[in-house]
Formats: sequence, C-alpha cells, structure tokens
Amino acid sequence: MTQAQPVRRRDSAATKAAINAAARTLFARDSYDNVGIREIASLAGVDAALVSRYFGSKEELFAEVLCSGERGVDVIGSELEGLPERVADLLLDPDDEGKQIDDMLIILNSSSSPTAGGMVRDSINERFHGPFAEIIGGENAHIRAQLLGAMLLGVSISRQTSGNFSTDPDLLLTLKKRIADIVALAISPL
Amino acid sequence: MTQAQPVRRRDSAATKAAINAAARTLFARDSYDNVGIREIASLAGVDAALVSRYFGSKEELFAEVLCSGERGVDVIGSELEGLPERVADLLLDPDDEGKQIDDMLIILNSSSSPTAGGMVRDSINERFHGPFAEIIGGENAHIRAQLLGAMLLGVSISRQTSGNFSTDPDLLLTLKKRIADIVALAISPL
DNA sequence: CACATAAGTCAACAGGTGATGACAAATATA
DNA sequence: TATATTTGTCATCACCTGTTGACTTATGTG
Repeated sequence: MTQAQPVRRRDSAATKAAINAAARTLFARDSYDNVGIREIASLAGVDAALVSRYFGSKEELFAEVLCSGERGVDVIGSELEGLPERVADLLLDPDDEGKQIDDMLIILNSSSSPTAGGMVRDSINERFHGPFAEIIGGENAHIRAQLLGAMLLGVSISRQTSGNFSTDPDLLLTLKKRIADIVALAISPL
Repeated sequence: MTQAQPVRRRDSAATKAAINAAARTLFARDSYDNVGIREIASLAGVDAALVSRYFGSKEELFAEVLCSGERGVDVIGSELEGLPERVADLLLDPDDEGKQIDDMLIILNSSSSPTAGGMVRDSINERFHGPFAEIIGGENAHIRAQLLGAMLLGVSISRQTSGNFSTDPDLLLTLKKRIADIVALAISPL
C-alpha cells in the first residue's frame, strides 16, 4: 500500500524526451496557446517545473518540437513519380494514430498564434515548401509547392473539423483517386 | 481644451453593433482565445464591461458574430455555372480589406479552440457544406462540398501564413485559372 | 559509509483573463 | 423641472498561465 517507486529511474535525457513527445502530441491536438505547460507535464508524467527547467521556456519547447519532427519530404517521400497518390494515401489514411501528419497538424493549429505564428511560418517555408519545390522542379516550383501545401492543409483541417469524408471503403477509394488528381493538377507546370 | 463630448450619443443598439463589428474584425485576425474582451472593447471605443453586459459572455458574442456573418453562398453566389471561377477570384483577390472572407478566416482561426471549436464545426456544416451541397447537387454532394471547403480553407490559410503566391499579375492570372480548375475538379461528380 | 552533484518536488510570484456588482452620468418621461 | 430608467464607468474578484527559487530526494564517487 506504499506509494510505488517512481515510474522510471532518474534520467534527464529520458524525461526531456518524454516532455518533447507529450508536447508534440498535444500541440498536434490544440493550438500553441491552448496547450498548458502543466498539461504537457502531466501527460509526460513529470513535474511542470521541469518543462521550463529543461527547455528554458514554452516557446523554446515549441521550437524544438517543430524542428525535431519529420520534414514533409521524409513522410511523403522525395520521388516525384507517384507523389499525388502518396499524398492522397496519407490524407485519407484512417490511421490517425500513425502520427505521420502530426507536424502538419501542429502547423495547422498554431499558425495563427501571435507567439508561435512566426516560427510556424518559417518552418513551413524551410521544411515544406523549400524541399518540395526542389522535388517538383520546373518553373514557379515554389508557387506550385505552396499550392500543394494548401491542398494538404485544407484537407487536413477539413478532416479535423468536419470529420472523415465517408466510412464507405469504396467511396473512400474513389475519393482518394480524386484527391490524387487534384494534387497532380496542383503541382503540374503552370 | 475640455474633454470633448463622447463620440456618439448613448445608444445601446449602436454600441452593441460596434462591439459586434470590432469582434468580427479581431476574430478574423486571431483565434478566439487570443482575442481579449478588453481588446474588442478598445477597438469598438467602448468600456470592456459592456461586452459582457450586452452579450452575456465572450462565448455568446462569438456565437453571434458567427451567425451574423454572411453565409458562404451569399458571398460566392448560388449559381453552379461559373462557381469555380468565382471561388478563384475570391481566393486570389488582393483586396484583403473587402472582408468578404472574414467569416472564412474566423472559422479558420478558431477551429481548434476548445471553447469555440464546437460552434465553428456546427457553423461550417450549417452555413457552408449544407448550402453548397444543395447547389452542387448530384450523388455524394455533401462530400464534394466538403472537398470544396477544404480547398477554400487550404488556400486561405496558405495565403495567410505564407503570403500571397506572387506579385506578378500575369502569373496571378494563370494561377487563378489553375485554382478554378482545381475547384471544378473538386466539385465534379465522383 | 560519507559526501557532492544531479534530478525531481513544492509553493509562490507576477501578469493577464473573463466576469460582476456598485456607482455615476445621461437620457427619457411626467 | 423633478423623477425614473437607461447607458456607461470603475474597481475588483477569482481563476489560470508561465516561470522561478528554495527545498528534498536520489544517484554516483571517494
């Protein structure tokens, strides 16, 4: 009946990683301003003071979460061939828990935050538009990459707010093709 | 040198309208949680206490702003013919001050707020997907309307975070056609 | 075992938020 | 003009936020 031992041995690196992971999860769910330090600490099973202690500030924690995530290219793949299909797969994958689009959701949620907005804007340019513009190539590649990003964000936010488009597998497959066509059109030469 | 008369005569209806307008402006710029009652009151030239007094709470004020705005159909038009072009015009119109897409931005900014999220979700269904599904018609009209909404939101948020796509008028015209094509593809029968 | 340092805990702070009730001023009504 | 009601102002509350410093506990080293 005694209070059990602390869950894990004292290990600063491990707790720091736990905080980072918890923050990533929560920032993908809510906006920067609506995620509290105490909430993050609670999910990480850690005292709230450690967050500020290890990361300096909430802002720096957010920056680190933003940078330590996978780049869009890493999750979608860097080959132009078949890119629209892979994007569509990713967007309609019912496996939300895959956390593959976490970073997209983070960007999405916190893009209009006064404090986090700047970081998000930089991140989206450096870590998304830039790499994809290289992959797409050709004239006005950056604009077409931005258009691709817009499609991704739009479908993501729509899924988050209005729920999945359908539960019918056949219809979902048709929709997947449609989205792939849209993406292909978005990145095709202007 | 005396303190001038109050700007306008005491008129509860007018001040209530001023508060509503100020709130709409600010909610279109920042998320629900990042817009303070004092900020709204300040922009409206009104004491902060009047906001709670006239609207009951910030939440009710937000709801009223959401409902008193134009529906998507009203600003884009309810004819299917030429709809993609009108959407593209709206999305790329450099006239941000037109406030036509204010309600879209409001939805956009506050969609992930714990308090306002529910209201936004309802509003987007009742005031956007529903009407557009009727206009689009045909099979799976609601899904195609949701896809249209996703495109709108995506391009809006992209413009807001990453800036306008280009400053070159010719390129902008080409892009407008491309977006119209994308929208047409989004709402075409599945 | 004793001790130094790292790791975690606790309480409290300053600042900001939405909301409220008591009061002052202006308007309407008689 | 005298009175009642509306409209606006002010101070303040209770709560929540990020952050910090002092404290306690565990770990590793001689």
